[in-house]
Amino acid sequence: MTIYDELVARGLIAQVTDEEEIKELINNGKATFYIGFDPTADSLHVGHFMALCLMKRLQMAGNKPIALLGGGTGMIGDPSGRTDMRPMMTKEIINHNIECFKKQMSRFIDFSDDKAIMVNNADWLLDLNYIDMLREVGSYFSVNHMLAAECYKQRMEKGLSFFEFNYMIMQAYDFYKLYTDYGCNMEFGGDDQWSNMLAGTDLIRKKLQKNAYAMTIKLLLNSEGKKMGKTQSGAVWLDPEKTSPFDFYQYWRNVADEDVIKCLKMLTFLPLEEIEAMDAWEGSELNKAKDILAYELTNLVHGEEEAVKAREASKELFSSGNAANMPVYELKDEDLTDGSIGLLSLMVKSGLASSNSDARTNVMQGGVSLNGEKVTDFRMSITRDDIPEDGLVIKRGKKKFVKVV
RNA sequence: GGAUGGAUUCCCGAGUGGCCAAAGGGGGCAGACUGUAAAUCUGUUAGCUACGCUUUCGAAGGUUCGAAUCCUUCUCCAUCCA
Repeated sequence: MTIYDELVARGLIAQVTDEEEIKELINNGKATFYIGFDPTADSLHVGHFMALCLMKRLQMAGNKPIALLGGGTGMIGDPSGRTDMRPMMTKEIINHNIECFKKQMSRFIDFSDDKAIMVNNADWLLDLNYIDMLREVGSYFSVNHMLAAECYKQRMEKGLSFFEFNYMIMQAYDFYKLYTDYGCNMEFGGDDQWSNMLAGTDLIRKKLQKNAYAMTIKLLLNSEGKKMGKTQSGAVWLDPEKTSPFDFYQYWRNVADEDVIKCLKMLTFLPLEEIEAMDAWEGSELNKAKDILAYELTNLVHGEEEAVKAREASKELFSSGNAANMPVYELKDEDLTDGSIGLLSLMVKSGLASSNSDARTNVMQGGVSLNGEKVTDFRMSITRDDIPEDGLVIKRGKKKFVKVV
């Protein structure tokens, strides 16, 4: 199976500019392609992970990836598909985020021996001269045409600043620059980037009379049409400090039935035949597929050791309700008043509840237990003597646990 | 720059002087059921040292015994006109 066919079979490809040409390029390892990453946070998330996987797949097929860090475009912020403006970030934050991105990326992509390169568009965007830019690049853009772009649709209703409107031009210029300086002939990105990417191929055609190509990856949506990798408390991060391997594992362990196969196809490197076989599983059997998904992804992101730990912790917790590898909160002396601490404040301190009221509600509704015993009195307090040698497991609801030592 | 409309809790959205910590929906959380799924049903959803108290209806002042609601100034947003 060619790499292109595999991408199709995995349901990764959303739109392409010229299917035949792109097949020819990537199947034969002739593509030098780039994917842009704007440093909007201090860690990559699941959306980026998909892009990195795609990079890896293509790199394995002999193509050369360029990871473009948006040190320049991050100064503006992509308005595509958004309802309001992104908060403007300071240069310091952007640079910090870029450093974080770099570290995480090198874990997935092999940057040795020029097999892949990493560039930062701040290097060319920040020094641009406004008038020169308008003359050399701006003249090729039609405002009418830009406004018709799908990605601005939502913003046409809520308002779009000139500042953000320029994002598309910046991204197009990136592609042009990479084409001339690095021989980059293809751009990949999320499907929401389509308009911006076309702006790039158009610019290259108009300025150089050369063809460049673009392809978008399907966004990872769940069966309800929402972006995956988001929880109530925010994104699912790849940084273990921000989303623990255990939580990461649990996120995937809990995906909806309808989404398991899709996630396996799009995110893992398991052979397609294996995934097809799982497609036949039904009912509670699907739980096995979820376990595989969770394990595979945790392994890819955090390594085998962490993946095993997360899997073990989950199994123990959901079967026996006690585990070695669960999140641990260490009780400190300053937490104690006269040798004891209220259960409610302990729950808050250990991150199980957002406030005392929240914790109290949970206790009153019968959702809290200590080492397997349901708590009925929210006024109870805990002393060091109440904590056994191997720790005290506080459980809130079915899926949240902390061990206090 | 001018005219008009608007800003309410996590989100949408009611509320035009006390009965308002603020209807309804969504989302979240918890309980039942289950497969750590979905659907459904129930409860809950500002905070606290909790039959009470404190903070909250864009911001700051003011009127009033009493303000999300009335007045003044300011900020931001949308639409139309330039």
